[in-house]
Amino acid sequence: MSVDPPGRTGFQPVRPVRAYQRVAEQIEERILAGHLPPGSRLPAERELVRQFEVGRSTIREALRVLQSAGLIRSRPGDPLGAEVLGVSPDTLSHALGRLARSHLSGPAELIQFRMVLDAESYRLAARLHTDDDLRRLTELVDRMADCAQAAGSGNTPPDTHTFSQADAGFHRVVAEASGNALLALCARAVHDAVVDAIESTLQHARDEGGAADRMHRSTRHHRLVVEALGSRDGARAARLGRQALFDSYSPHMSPQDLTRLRAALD
Amino acid sequence: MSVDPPGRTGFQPVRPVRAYQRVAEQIEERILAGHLPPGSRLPAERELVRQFEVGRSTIREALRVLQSAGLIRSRPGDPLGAEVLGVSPDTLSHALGRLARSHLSGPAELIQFRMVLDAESYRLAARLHTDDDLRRLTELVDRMADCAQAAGSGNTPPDTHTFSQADAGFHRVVAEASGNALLALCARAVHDAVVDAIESTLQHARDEGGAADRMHRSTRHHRLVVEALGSRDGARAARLGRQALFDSYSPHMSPQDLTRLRAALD
DNA sequence: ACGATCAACTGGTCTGACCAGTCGCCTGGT
DNA sequence: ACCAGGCGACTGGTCAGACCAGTTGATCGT
Repeated sequence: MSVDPPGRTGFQPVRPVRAYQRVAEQIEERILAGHLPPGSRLPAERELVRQFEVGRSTIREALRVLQSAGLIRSRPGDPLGAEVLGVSPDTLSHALGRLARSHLSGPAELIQFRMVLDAESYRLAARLHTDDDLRRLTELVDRMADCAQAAGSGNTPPDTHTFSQADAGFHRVVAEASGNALLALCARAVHDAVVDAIESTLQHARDEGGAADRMHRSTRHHRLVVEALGSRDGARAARLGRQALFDSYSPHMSPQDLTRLRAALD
Repeated sequence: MSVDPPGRTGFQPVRPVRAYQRVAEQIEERILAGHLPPGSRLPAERELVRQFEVGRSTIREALRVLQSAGLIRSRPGDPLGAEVLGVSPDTLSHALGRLARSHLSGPAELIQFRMVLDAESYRLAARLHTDDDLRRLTELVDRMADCAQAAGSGNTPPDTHTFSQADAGFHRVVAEASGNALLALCARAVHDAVVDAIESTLQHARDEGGAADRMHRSTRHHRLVVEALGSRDGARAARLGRQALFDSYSPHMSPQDLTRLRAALD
């Protein structure tokens, strides 16, 4: 047993806890603990009013908090009540997006962060992937190549949808192969934040003509990554990931940001 | 001009935008754009009701959303209205914490993620730090050494408070030196999540006697990191960061987790 | 000059109401 | 027998008005 020295009693300032907070906490706890799995439904608001014994405004404010955290979604008229969504990386993206917009950081940090996360995902995947992972990745790159080929021929509009779906699938498989879901989720969140924050601000010179070109370059990059993964060369895979991001964003960066970005290159 | 192919008209499903959403968006925009700087005040709720021409519940739900995003804080009875906090990293921590609690296969992922983030912070700091950064880091390590020394002598209770404060300061300076606040914030958030998730679960064998020992080891580690930073050896600094985490947690890991942790070692 | 008091606020909560959707059932026509 | 249409009985979204407890600053009595 240790005795508190005088003046350091360890007492915590007690702050009032609002009713809506405790409601939100109880529900969030249920969701995070795995009761109330994704897809399940919350009781109707008026039913929650009875169960929690609070007013409807309190219930509604609690639900607003949960909704803004991305844990639930509600739709007017739905007789089943609000839908539980589980935890998604969207909130993380939003938080990152706000941070990137604020003075606390900037778009270059976001890119740099992506370089780190992507590279490390690749590195882990290179060491831990299975043959099946590699087969699926090859398949996805082939599909991307087909897409890019068709887009390059010019007689059909570029099917960006299929392409980006294959691209997303590629990164999903890499994530699985890396064995670290958290890393992958963060990478995705940062990716989304980058797309939101940068692509909208920067004058994106992606005319229809450039689409096929971007597809080709992206396909080539992914092909190289698969090769590096196949030879279990983690360092090379990581370098590829970093370099690709650097190449695609460096034209838009200020000289100062460029220096900092370069520091993350290898 | 390109013509939409039949069946792919590019129309977006239009979903109704709630009143509270538009209120929240308007206020968030003002905050993020720099009007309404941190420390400034929002009008009182009843005043916002007049300005936005909506009911008070709508205003309150909007404020709840902003509050749960950490952008504002309100206190009952405050005649100045809600306080603008600006963008804070707390939301990021919460989002990461939720992610960690739900999509996690085990504590190993969390540790692995920390290994990556810490290592990359060190690597960047090694390349970008200034002489002043290095001086401050040396100072902090000296303070840690003093603490560890005093705790080792045994005639006073170990001053864990001062020690952990110096430790936190160390990581803050590294974060500044790395030039990437985002990386540091995530590392911090994951650190907190680790403390929450692991230390409570694992039987933490940190009796009073072990405190001095842990302090000594931690001091030695930080000293080595400072050396690596000083010689601008990014790779070595990164390796040190990874290894330290691996060493401190590997005794508690299952053989399978160990394999995966080892994959992130270098 | 100073401390107690009080009135005018604040945000937090509750109640009750209305609206526009949504869904299930039930009925009427075929 | 079947299906379309309509009719309720719900849902969540919004509003209005009230009360409470807490904060604050001016006011008043000493």
